[in-house]
Amino acid sequence: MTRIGVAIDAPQYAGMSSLLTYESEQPLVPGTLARVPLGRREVTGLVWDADFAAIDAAAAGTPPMTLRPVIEAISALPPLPADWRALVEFTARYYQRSLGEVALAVLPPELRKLDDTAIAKRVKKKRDHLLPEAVGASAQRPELTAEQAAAMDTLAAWAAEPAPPPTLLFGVTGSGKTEVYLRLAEQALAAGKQALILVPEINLTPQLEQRFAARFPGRRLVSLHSALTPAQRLQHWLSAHLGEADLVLGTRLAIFASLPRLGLVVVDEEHDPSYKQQDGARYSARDLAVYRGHLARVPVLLGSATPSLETWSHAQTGRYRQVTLSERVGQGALPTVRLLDMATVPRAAPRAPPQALAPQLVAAIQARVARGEQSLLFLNRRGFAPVLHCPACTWKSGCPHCSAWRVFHKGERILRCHHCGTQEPVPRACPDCGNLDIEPMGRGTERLEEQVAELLPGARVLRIDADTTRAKGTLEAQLAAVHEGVVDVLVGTQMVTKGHDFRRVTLVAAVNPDSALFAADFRAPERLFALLMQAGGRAGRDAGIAGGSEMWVQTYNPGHALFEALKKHDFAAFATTQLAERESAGLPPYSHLALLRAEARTEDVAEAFLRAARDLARTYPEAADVMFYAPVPPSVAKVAGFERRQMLVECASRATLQRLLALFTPELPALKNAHRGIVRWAIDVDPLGI
DNA sequence: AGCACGCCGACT
DNA sequence: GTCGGCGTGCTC
Repeated sequence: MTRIGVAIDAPQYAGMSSLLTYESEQPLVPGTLARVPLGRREVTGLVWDADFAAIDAAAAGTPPMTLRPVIEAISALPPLPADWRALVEFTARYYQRSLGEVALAVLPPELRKLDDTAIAKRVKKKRDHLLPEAVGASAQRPELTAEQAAAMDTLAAWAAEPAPPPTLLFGVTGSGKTEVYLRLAEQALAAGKQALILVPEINLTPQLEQRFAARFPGRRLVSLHSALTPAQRLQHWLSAHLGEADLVLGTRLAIFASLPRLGLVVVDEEHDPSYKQQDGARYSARDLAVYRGHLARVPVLLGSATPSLETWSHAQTGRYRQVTLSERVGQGALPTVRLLDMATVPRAAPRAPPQALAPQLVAAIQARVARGEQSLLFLNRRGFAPVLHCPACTWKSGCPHCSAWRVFHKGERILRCHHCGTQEPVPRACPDCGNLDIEPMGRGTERLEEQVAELLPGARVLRIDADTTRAKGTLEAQLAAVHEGVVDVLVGTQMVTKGHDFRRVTLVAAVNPDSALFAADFRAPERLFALLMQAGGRAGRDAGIAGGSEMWVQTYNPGHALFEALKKHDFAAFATTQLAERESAGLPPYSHLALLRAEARTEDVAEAFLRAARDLARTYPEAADVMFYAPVPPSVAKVAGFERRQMLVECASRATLQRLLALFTPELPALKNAHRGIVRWAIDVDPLGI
């Protein structure tokens, strides 16, 4: 009998360390999956390197525990390798979660449900049915531009270094970043390595998958994202883990793919907020990609036209390297940016709400419809109107469970809360005063679509947002309609601004981007700039019609510095001013943040818990260099009947902040018990929004 | 997280 | 009289 340390998916609580000890007939190699008893249940855990000398020392004096035996080891699955375990260990430590929770959460869910014989079956199936090796015409490789060729020479030389630092590929939209990814992957594959390509959204995997599949006919390519069926996800994961897949393409969870021959990591659109997991272990897949590259001594390429300020400043200070692509491929041109001062646009009546689209913009779209070119209108708000109100009294369509408005969805005739999901039919009359004329306030994509159709009679208008694409396959069908040219005007949320290569779009308009200019969140300008640059990048991709392509911005703040930089397509200038502001305000990347969140039936309980956590943290000397802000409500304070509060923790030194978090977070489960009424709490390290 | 135990409201 | 509501506690 020998002792085995096993990582289990159970949240840490006072008195239970993250590794549990079991006994086993055979010694088991770290990285082996094992079925073990836990309470009255049987669960899957992962054998981990345990320091029994330290465990025994810590347990000295306490009566010895009788250990329960391992039920079975999953011998059919090769153990998870040491560098994978190192990545998981780092993630758990850095983001303050238990090892077992991270380790098991990032494995395909199917693995947990199956026993040794069932997994043996899946592994055998995987080995017997290798993905078909497409034998096809040798792949077509487009000629590189001089700029791309120079970038490739540089990147290839760097990739050959024994421990290359991460590289920012700073390239304007349409400059051919994907071609660079393809060439680097080609080199990695030629050297017998696997390449891992991360994209921000599931929507973008099919088109990229197609492009990679076409380029690498004889190679095995798998995707990894949460839209796969459980069985597919297991098969794809196995394909990577067994070293069979040459290319793994996926969303943030793919950063945890087990890759025995990893040779390259690419993070496309590295600035995208989707790389940050927003529940459970709140990891940043982009940051973990950098760490993984460091562990595996493998090149990491971060691609973006609008890098995150963190990445940009690392490139500026030389911590990361940088390669720049400043020209669009094939004579495509960046659109001319036109700022439309909405204060000068006449209204129907002096106090009437502003028009959806300024007359000049309508005329510009009309001209394009006449020429057979397409226009894309971007509005980041779903539904018909964000709120209904009664002009006779003060009633507004608030959510009874959340501090948010219920959104009016006209087509479905419902009011829906986008935070808790509750919905009800639109009332016929004001619930408070009985007035029959309740009115929508503000505008979402559904209303914009309707108004555009009225303003442009005869134009073929299509709306693409999360509501029109809920059913599987509709997004693909809608995008195909755009590509076929049976659409004149495309109305959509940010969903349509990412990645899609619309050849016939020559006008992009941001209908109402102002709200982000003055948001409380210090990252709002950075996000808006990226979104507008990305949206603008949809225009002028076809050389033949690119000359007259335009990006219109409807704003009440035409003099804002953000728009000035946008006009010149000058990310560097924007980043410089933003970084100066961050530095003087002591915000990232000049400081490091963690956010402690709490949720309770009442705000008093949530705030008391956060203050108690702060007092607890301050008992450690590390807290001397750490700033604790007062607990505040997030932008939506009440969700589904629970009050949320959050406390920002800030420190100039990442290491000090990490040390302090490691000291006091283990005490929070006990603190929660002492504060009756806390339903949930979480620590968000490097939060995106505050 | 699960899963049990435990102590108070509306049903066959 | 029970079925079951979810508060509380435990898991090597």
